[in-house]
Order: sequence, then structure tokens, then C-alpha cells
Amino acid sequence: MAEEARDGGAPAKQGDRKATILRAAIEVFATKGYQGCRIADVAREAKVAYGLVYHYFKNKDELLQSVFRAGWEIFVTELRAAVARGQTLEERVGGIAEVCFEAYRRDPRAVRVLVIQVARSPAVGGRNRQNAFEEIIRICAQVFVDAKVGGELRPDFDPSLCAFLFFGALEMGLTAMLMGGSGEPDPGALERAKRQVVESFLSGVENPEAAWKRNRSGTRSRAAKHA
Amino acid sequence: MAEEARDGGAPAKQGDRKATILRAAIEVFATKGYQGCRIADVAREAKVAYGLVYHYFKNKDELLQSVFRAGWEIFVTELRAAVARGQTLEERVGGIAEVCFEAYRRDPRAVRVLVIQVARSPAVGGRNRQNAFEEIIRICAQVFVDAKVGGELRPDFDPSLCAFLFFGALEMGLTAMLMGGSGEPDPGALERAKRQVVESFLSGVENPEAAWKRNRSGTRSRAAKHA
Amino acid sequence: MAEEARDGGAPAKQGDRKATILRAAIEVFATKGYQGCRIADVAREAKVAYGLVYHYFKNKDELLQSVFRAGWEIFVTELRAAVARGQTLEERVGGIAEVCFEAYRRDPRAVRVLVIQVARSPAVGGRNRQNAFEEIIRICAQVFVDAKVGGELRPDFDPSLCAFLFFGALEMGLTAMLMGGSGEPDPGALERAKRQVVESFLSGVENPEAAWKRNRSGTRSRAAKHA
Amino acid sequence: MAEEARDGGAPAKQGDRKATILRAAIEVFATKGYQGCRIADVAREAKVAYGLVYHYFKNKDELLQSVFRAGWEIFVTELRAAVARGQTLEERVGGIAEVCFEAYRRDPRAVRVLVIQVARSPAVGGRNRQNAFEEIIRICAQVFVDAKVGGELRPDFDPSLCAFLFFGALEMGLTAMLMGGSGEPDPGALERAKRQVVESFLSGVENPEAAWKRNRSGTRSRAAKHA
DNA sequence: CATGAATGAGTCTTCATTCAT
DNA sequence: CATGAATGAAGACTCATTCAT
Repeated sequence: MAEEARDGGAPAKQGDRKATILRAAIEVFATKGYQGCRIADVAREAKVAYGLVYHYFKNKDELLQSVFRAGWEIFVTELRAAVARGQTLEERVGGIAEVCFEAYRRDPRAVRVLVIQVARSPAVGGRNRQNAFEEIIRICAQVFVDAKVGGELRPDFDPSLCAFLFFGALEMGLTAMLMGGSGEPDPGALERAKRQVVESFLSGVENPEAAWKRNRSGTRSRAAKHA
Repeated sequence: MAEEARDGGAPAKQGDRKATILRAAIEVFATKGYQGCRIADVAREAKVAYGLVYHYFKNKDELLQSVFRAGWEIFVTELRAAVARGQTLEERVGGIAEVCFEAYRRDPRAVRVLVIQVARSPAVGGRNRQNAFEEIIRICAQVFVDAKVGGELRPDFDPSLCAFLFFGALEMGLTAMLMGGSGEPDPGALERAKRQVVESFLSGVENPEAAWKRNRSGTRSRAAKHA
Repeated sequence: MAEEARDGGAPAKQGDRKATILRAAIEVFATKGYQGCRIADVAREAKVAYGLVYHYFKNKDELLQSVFRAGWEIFVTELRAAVARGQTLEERVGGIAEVCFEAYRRDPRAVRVLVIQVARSPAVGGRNRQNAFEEIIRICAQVFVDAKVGGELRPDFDPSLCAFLFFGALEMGLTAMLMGGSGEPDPGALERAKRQVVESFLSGVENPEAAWKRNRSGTRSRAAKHA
Repeated sequence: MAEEARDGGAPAKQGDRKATILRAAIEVFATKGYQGCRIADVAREAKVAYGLVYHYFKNKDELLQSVFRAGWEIFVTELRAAVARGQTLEERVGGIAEVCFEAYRRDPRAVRVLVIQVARSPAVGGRNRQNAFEEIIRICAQVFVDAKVGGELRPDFDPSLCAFLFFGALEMGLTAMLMGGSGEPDPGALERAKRQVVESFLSGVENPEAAWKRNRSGTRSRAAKHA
């Protein structure tokens, strides 16, 4: 109990424990979901006494809100930064994807929680979830609104829906990763996946050769119809 | 509700009760999620005695599995049919989207349960969920494998990842609907959304004009790079 | 439903069904005990509709009381008859044993229920059980009171306690049978067991030779001490 | 209840609670039987919160298994010791009776549970019960096997059946006590009952005088017939 | 700070009993 | 008589939260 309190006064302890619990909560949360995540599990996972969880977190909801916010705020901040950094639609979309895939590379567990659990579950903090998810969508949607104004976006597309679709593709791209490898993700595969997500979103999955032929043979390009 | 009140005083009771309970379970499940869905709620929603739920379903888990399977099997069957009907990539992708959006039009609640709750929650039947989701992906992936062989798919894209991305876009397209209107969905909006999902997936969201200009001004088309 | 109602009016049905249910109840009761015996089990065992049990028996308790009484009254009647028939202690004790073992030979299941379950369980009809058991004891005790008056019983023994002890030996003799063979009891073994129960109860298990030697070598007979 | 109130304000809490619950379970179990024993009753009896029962025992079954084992193991141990101590059949039989009656004197409730409830109920741990009961019988049977070899037992008696009969007599002897006085047992009555159980088992209940006369008058002794 | 025993309200599940057909 | 769907009260079990040490 007092072994490590020597050389630095007694500093590292406070924050450590709380962080340990938070990490444990992410772990359990990722595996069992919100309702299935019991305080006892978190305490066991963190190798911490049952009651200690209640020292650092008022109750279960606050704990899971913390799990959520801890990851989400960083994520949203990075997202805004990526959007601000980029000039063109391509840069911005790429930047958003970069943030998401990088977050996944750093901590797949946390991403699973944020993306798969928290952002969906109707039980997680009611308003918070909705707000959180909508916040992301709003950030993305702005990118597409700008792109539409700048003529970069197909004029017949709804920017807000674009935000949903892009985010859906991103999420599923990550899900594909999550379902594939259970351990450390392969950096090469990650990079390739990210590229495909971005490019297919911007330019579609169709082979331009094939699309060109098809167009020549009578059927006008779908895109051209709306030009 | 009024179909059977025609010819008698209290007809058509028997088989209906189970269906009534199932429908009520979908309702509650859609609103509160798996763990938050209490048997008491389902019974109340179905206007049925508590114990009757257990007359028709062994336990809570089986009830929710039934909710899941009931919808999922229809969905998978329709999906396979749509894939079989279509010849080109465009037709098939359009067919898949059609099935999803039509299912949503028919019963937004059920879709919400399938797409947002069951297919994600780790608590719902463990393996079932995984299997179910993978089944969809496999069906979609085959479409893209075929398209790659036929030269319709960009040769540098992974067909399996395409399946994930398309399904992600579809799901988020529906989520956008679900988050927008809580009541009856607007048919026009649905049709437009479906079109955007399909076209953006096949041809991308970029304005071809802009992309063309960009390409002329020095940056080679991303797609062209891989031709 | 009407196939067999032809040739005898419709006679055998009523009593049959009730008896079938009663027999099924004995079966289930013997296996699972009072509280573990569910109406559903009885109905299934009797191959009869759930609700029919309630046609013939007001409720579970009455059903099990019937199981109890059906066997018990016959048993008590036979017991009284055996006691009345016998003149000497030996005859009467032998008669009681005969009744018990014969009942066991006829229907081991029913005996198991009566002896092992009903006569003990505090839940079976409260007073009934106590009364029933005490009735047996009273009948037996009278035998020993008579024997004491007639000088046949050791004068230092309490007649009532003798009744308990004899009944305990009998019951355990039957239990030995019940635990040994699960199917049909072997008549020879039954007869031998009965003889041993009666003789050991009347004359003890000690080898008279050994007891005689022991007495000669200084220790006076236990029995003689009280003569 | 008053032993520990000496030196402080609220001492000796820890390990006691489990024992308190166990004792309460014995109490309720003894009165209501296995199935009739509700956790709520046990908690109330132990003056403990409902949930605490589940803190110490996994479930109802484990609790009642504990009740059973706690008493049974002590009992079996003492029984073995008594058998090992005795040399002659008389000593050993007397020793076994001593253990049983002493246990009853110490805690009639517990004996009731062990003897009357647990050892019979088919619901209590299935195999455990059977095994437990058979264990006792085996221990006793060995005593009679030895006695037969040593010539102390009547040569025409089956040792195993003797074990059953003796145990049956013992049990009913205790039952007689249990049915007679509900409160504290009278030491004198206990001693007398024990003596009668042992002596009647070894030498029979018949008055040797009467038996002797009967033999002289023509009917040969039953025992003599087999000598 | 740290611990884990203690609490009890909330849920699931069972099953005796009723009742419409 | 016969059937089995329908009812709901009773009881086992879980787990978030509190609290004494």
C-alpha cells in the first residue's frame, strides 16, 4: 500500500486509480454493452475494491458517461481540427477518415465502445447519446454543405444525408476491422481500408472504364442526368 | 385492427396472441433496447397477462430471439431474391437498397430493432447476432466479387470491404430516416434517400464537373491512377 | 371421443379417468415429493388434459389428500384387522408386518409415497399427516399395552415407544427394499426380510449363544436386570 | 447471544453472519421443509437483509446443501468414531445410539432437518441425499458384518438389513421425542429412550419370562430354530 | 483513500387456478 | 366431460448503492 509513495511524494496514485477504473470500464463495456456492464465486473477487471468505483464515480451512469465523454471529446476535437485543416472536400473527407482510423489503431476497444455501443444504445444517457451522435453528423454535414456551395459536391445530393452515408461507411469500415482481427490490427490493412473508404465515397465503387462503356452504349450516366 | 371485427363477436383469437406479443416485443425492444425491455412492458403493450408471454415463449431470451429471427429471415430471403433478380452491379445494388428501404417503409420499428439494436448488441443471443450479420455481409460480398470478375468493380477495391461499406451506408441512410421523422416516413423523401445512397455508392459524391476540372489542373484522377 | 361409449353405455370412463389421474399423481408424487409435484406433471403422466385434473379434484391439495387417503385408509383398515385377528404379541406383530410388506408387494410406489413422503412432509395437509401417523402409532401402541398387561412385553419397556421402534424398523425394512431393487421386488427376499424384522424386534439381533456365554462370564443379562 | 457483548460496542460481526444465516436456514427448513423454505423467511429469521443470503450462498440449493453438509459431516465423523471405539456389538450399537441421542439433545432442530427432512426428500441435491443415507447404512452395516463374523449376531440375519432396522428404530425413537416435546427435551426421558432402543434391538421386546414359558409349552423359540 | 459486507428494490420465472370453447 | 389458453400472485435471483471500519 505504501511501496510507491516514496520517491514522488504521493502523486501518481490518485489519477492512476481513476484511469485504471475507466479503462476497465471501457473493456467491460466493449464486451458486454451498457446494461450488461456490472460494477462488479469493472472492479474485478480493474483489480480494485468494489467500493472504490464509487469513490471516483458517483454512480454507474456517471462512470459510463465518463467512459463516453473521455473518448468522445477527444474524438470530436480531433474531428473539428481535421475539418479545419482541410481545404478541399477530398482533404477534409480524408482527414475525417484519418482521425477515425487512427483512433481505432490506438485503441480498438475504445472505438468499439464509442462507435458500436454508446453511439447507438438508447439507454446511454438519453439526450447525451443523441446529442453526441448528432454533433458528429453536424460537423460532417458542414463539410458537405461547404462542398456543395463550392461546387465540389454533386448538386443533387443532400449534404446532411451525405454526412450520414460517409459516417456509415466509416463505421462499417471499422467494423470490418473489428470483426476481422481480434488482436492488434495490421497497419497495412488499415491504410488500405482507409483509402478504399475515402475513394469509394468520393468517386464510387464502379470501374470508370465500365461506367464509360455503359454510358456510350445508350444509357446516360446517372450523374450526368442531374448535371 | 379492423379486418377481423367483421363477422362476429370475438373471432380470430388463437394464433393472434403470439403474434400480438411478438409485435409488442418489437415495439418495446425498439424503444428500450434488449436489456431495458421488460417482460412486464411487453405484456402491458400487448394487453396480455404477464404469464401469457411465458405460455408462448420459453423465456425472455427466446422471445427476443424470435423478434430477431422473425424479421431477419424475411429480410435475408428478400435480399437473396433481389440479388438473384439483378444482372448488373447497378441493378443488384439498387435491388438491395430497395429491399432495405421497402422494409423500412413497411415497418420502421422492426427495422430499427434489427438494424440498430439486435445486429449490434452483444447480449442478443451471442453467436446468432454475429452469424446473422455475417450472413448479410456474405450475400453482399458475393455481389461485389461477381462485379469484380465482370469488370464492373474498380479492380483495386476489396469486394468484402465494399460489402461492409455499402451496408454501412444503407444502415446510416435508414438511421437518418429514423432520426428525422418519428412517425410515418415521407415516401418522397424515402425515394430520394434511396437514390442518393445507391448513386453515391456507385459513382461517388463528388461532382463530376469538379472532379474533371481538378484532374485537368494537374492532379490525376484517383480512379485513373489505378486503371 | 365417442369410440368406446358404445358397448357399455358409457360406464367405465368416469371412474377410469379419475383413477388414472390418481395413479399418475402417486407416480409423480413418489418421484418428486409434494411440493415438487406439479399439476402439469400429473396431467402429462396421466396423458390427460391439464384442465381435466380440476374436474375431478378441487385443487392440488385435494388431489394429494386423495392420494394419501386412498392408500392410507385401506392400510389402516387392514392394520386394525390384523391386530384384531392376532391373539398373542407375536401374532399381532407378525400380522402388522404382514400387512406392511404385502402392501409393498402390491404397490411399492404407493408405499413409498405413504411411508416416505406423506407420513413425514410437514406440508401435506398439516393436521392430516400428524393425525394419520399418530393413528398408526396408536394402533400399534395398543398392541404393546395389551402385551404389557399380558406379561408378554418386557415390563421395563414403554409400550408407546415400542410402537415407534417397531414402526421405524418396519419402515426401514421397506426402505431397504425400495433402495435395493428399483423394479419388481423379489418375493423370497421380501419374505426373508419380513421374518427378520419381526424376529429381531421380538427377540433381538444378538446370538442367544453369545449372549448366554456373556451372561455366564459375569455380566448379568441386560434383560434379567429388569426382570 | 450474550457471549460476545462483553468487551465492546459491536464486536464479532464478520464470520458470524454466515453462521447466523445457516442457523436460521436450519430453523426454517426444519419447520417448513425444503420446498416450503423461502429465502425471505430465512433472511427474516436471521434478521438479515434478503440479499445477504446471496452474499454467502450462491443460491437456495447451495444454502440447503450447506445446512445438510454442516450437520451431516459432524454426524458421520462422530458415528465413525463411536464405531471405532467400541469392541463388542453391544458397545458399538450403544455408541451409535449415544451419538444420535446426544446430537438430538444438543440441537433437536438440526436433527429433525437431517433425519426427517434432508435424508428423505428427493429434492435435496439428488445424489447427495442417497449417498449420505447410504453412507450411514454402510457404517452401521460394517458393525453387523463384524458381529456376524465374531458370532455375536444371530447367524440367520442379514447384516445389512440389520443396519437398516437399527437405524429405523433409532430414527423413530428420535421421532417419538420430536413429536412428544416441542421444547427442551427431558434428559431423563432421553436416557430411558436410548436404553430401550438399544436393549430392544439387541435382545428384543419380548419378556424373557414369557418367551421361556412359551418355549416350554411346546413352541420352540424362534431363535433356537436357527441355532 | 480503500475495502467489501450489507441493503432492498426491481425483474424474471414458475405454477396453481380459472374459464371460454 | 374435455381442452388448453389465459391469469396473476408468489418467490428466486441480481445488482446498483450505501456504509461501517
